Amino acid sequence: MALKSIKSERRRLADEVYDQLLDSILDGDIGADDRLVQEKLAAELQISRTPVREALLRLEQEGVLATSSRGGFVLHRMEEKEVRELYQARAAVEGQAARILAHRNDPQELAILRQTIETEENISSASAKDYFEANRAIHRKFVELVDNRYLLDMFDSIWNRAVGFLFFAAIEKVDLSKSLGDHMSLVEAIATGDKGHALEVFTQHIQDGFELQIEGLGV
Amino acid sequence: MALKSIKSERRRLADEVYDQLLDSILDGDIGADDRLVQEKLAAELQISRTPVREALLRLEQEGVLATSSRGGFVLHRMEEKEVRELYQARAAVEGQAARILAHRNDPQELAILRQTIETEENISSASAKDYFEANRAIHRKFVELVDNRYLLDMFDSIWNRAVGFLFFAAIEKVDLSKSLGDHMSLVEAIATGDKGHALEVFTQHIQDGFELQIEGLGV
DNA sequence: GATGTGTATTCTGTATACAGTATCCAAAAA
DNA sequence: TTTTTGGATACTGTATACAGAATACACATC
Repeated sequence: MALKSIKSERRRLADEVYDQLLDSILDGDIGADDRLVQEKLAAELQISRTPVREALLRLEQEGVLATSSRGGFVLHRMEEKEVRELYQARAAVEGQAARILAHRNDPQELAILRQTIETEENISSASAKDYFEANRAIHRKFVELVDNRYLLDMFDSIWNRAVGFLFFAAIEKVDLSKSLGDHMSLVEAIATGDKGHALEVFTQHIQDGFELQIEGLGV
Repeated sequence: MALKSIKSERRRLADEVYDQLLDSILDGDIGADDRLVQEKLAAELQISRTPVREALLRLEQEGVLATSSRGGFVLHRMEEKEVRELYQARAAVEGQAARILAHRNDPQELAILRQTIETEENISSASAKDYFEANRAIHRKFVELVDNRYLLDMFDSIWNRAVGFLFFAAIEKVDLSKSLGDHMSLVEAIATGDKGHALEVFTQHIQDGFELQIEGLGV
């Protein structure tokens, strides 16, 4: 007899709220103009304010939301300087991941990466959101393979901050396919086994993304 | 007339609790065997359970505490694998900081760094805690100078996880002064202006720390 | 003694209640 | 009109109350 533990499935309401909010942000149901108020949300979800509050505070701490001067929470808007900082942080995490993977240079891992890229880049109707998710899935796979919970946490934290405005993905003005297809070259950089080289290629890829981003924002 | 806004000073009880807990952990007042229970803590602090709960959950999310199977929270213990992951994460953040500083190669910044190191390394009675704090202050200064809130957040998050067991600092078995004095060479690496070199030196410094750590743990 | 079962206790998660503060609005004063 | 001022409103932070789940322990059974 082997029953699976159900403990892992027992979640708190706050977790549920947290996920729903993040999804709603990604879907655009919560936009830049919306103000999230604890009482209102609680009423809408038909639960008490306590778990709602917990979820909101968590999202604030993670930099997804910010407190509005008029009370409640709003999407955290970034100035160009902050976007640059975010990209630098991305480079730190993903660059280190690249170094580690290059050092290992494991053929099996390389195969997984190539497989992932092929699957994810094969999206038919590339809405900005679809593109964002595909791009995230590809980049996340590199970090997943490293098998380092801290790097992965940092990765998720960074990308979640981008969810509100679909940073790291393209915007209307930018050709969506422009930065697609580049991902295979990331794998090849790792396959050289040269840590320094892999890092530089990743950094450059992210830097390119940053410039596209700024261009797209029209800043 | 110019009155300073007092808004920034108005903090929530949860923040106070959070800081107190972190301090107590650093001071060793909360040890590996202590179980933190919401009700008990609230009674001790003479406040309600709500802000206590908030602080505890935050510390859990940040990886400082973990839930005990018997209820309540305990210090999050790490296996060797996890310590290694933490050091890799450190290298990611501090290595990227080094790259950026090297790229700038700003004499004024270098002066600040040298100054900081001289001040902090001049500790008379080096208890493990003092050493930890001096070491943290030095390494933090590098990241502060980059002026990137994300990198700095990541730095703090990583080092806070180490607070419970004074990782990144030495332990009894290890000669405390062994890794002191190395810090000037970090500055010199940055002063070369070579990004790749600076990164490698930082990575190596952190790697050395990891090995000292493992040695100290007797693993 | 080993093993199983019922019960008390502990602790959490969620709901609700209350009080203080900031914002907003409308009327009064300049 | 513009400015000031009083008060209603909106929202938060904290306290308290309640119910359910897990653990621990004592007792019963083999």
